[in-house]
Amino acid sequence: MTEIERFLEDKKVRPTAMRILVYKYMAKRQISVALSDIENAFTKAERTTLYRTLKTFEENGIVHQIDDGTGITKYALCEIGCNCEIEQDLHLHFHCNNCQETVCLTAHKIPHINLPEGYLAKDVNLVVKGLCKNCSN
Amino acid sequence: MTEIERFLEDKKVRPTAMRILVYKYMAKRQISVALSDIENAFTKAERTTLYRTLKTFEENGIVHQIDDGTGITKYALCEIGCNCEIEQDLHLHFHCNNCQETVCLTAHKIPHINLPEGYLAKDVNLVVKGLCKNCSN
DNA sequence: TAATAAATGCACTTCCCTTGCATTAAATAA
DNA sequence: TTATTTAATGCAAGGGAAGTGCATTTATTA
Repeated sequence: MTEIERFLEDKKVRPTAMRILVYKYMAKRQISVALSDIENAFTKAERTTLYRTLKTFEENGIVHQIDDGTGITKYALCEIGCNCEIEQDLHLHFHCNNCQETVCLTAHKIPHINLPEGYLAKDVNLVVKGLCKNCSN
Repeated sequence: MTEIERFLEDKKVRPTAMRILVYKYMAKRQISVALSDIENAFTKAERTTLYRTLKTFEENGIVHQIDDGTGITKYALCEIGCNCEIEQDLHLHFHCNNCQETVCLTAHKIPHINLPEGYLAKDVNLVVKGLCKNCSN
């Protein structure tokens, strides 16, 4: 049993061939991926299967969704200590207007936001857009 | 000529009947609206016309889009001093998980975000989700 | 090996955004 | 005022992504 298989089982996800492939793909690409990215990477895979794979991963704390404002749902592997399951996932995301890629800036926590009287915060989403490291030169 | 007509002309937008109605509707509702909201409010209006009305408004600095993470584009009237045309629109938005409404918290500016070396910020989108004033009791 | 449960594949639906094009209305020129 | 041009509207259709139902295949466990 490989390390990935062990990891998936640990997360209560049955390590099927497809799931292992998807996991490997996401691990290899450091950035967040869209469903269509994976679809293009594995041409013979069914979109629905991939869709449900990501859903399963999400439900079991393996990936989290990112809304980067492009209108397309992105997914990123949870890193160690990722708190996405519990209420607030406070790291911010950066979307590059040039290469269209979105990265989790895990180390950058979202500062505390003061809200007007009566407002109750449950979740915060912060997306910065601009040029990434590779595109800003 | 009414005040609204004068305002629209000032923004280089021809004050047609439809546009005046849409403007009034948005001014009456303090929250941001989706295309479908307006569609429902004026049953006899064409969806495309409303869509293009909002687009025209946006291009001329009358409204700005809000991405509140629901996947549905919202629009809000620009207030005096709204900087949405120039690069950064730095106020934050609040989306209520209960009543599904999104408001601009114009007075609440987004704090400065420190990015890693090499990253260049052009735009920032901050959405807080939770319970609004009316729903938190 | 049989029975059960989970994962996959295919077809189809829905929702929202967007565009093309003909038609109607308004603005400007003659 | 009428003719010409330009802008706005209405209708139809397209496209992309998310999501669901159900039959089939694969894996698990009794």
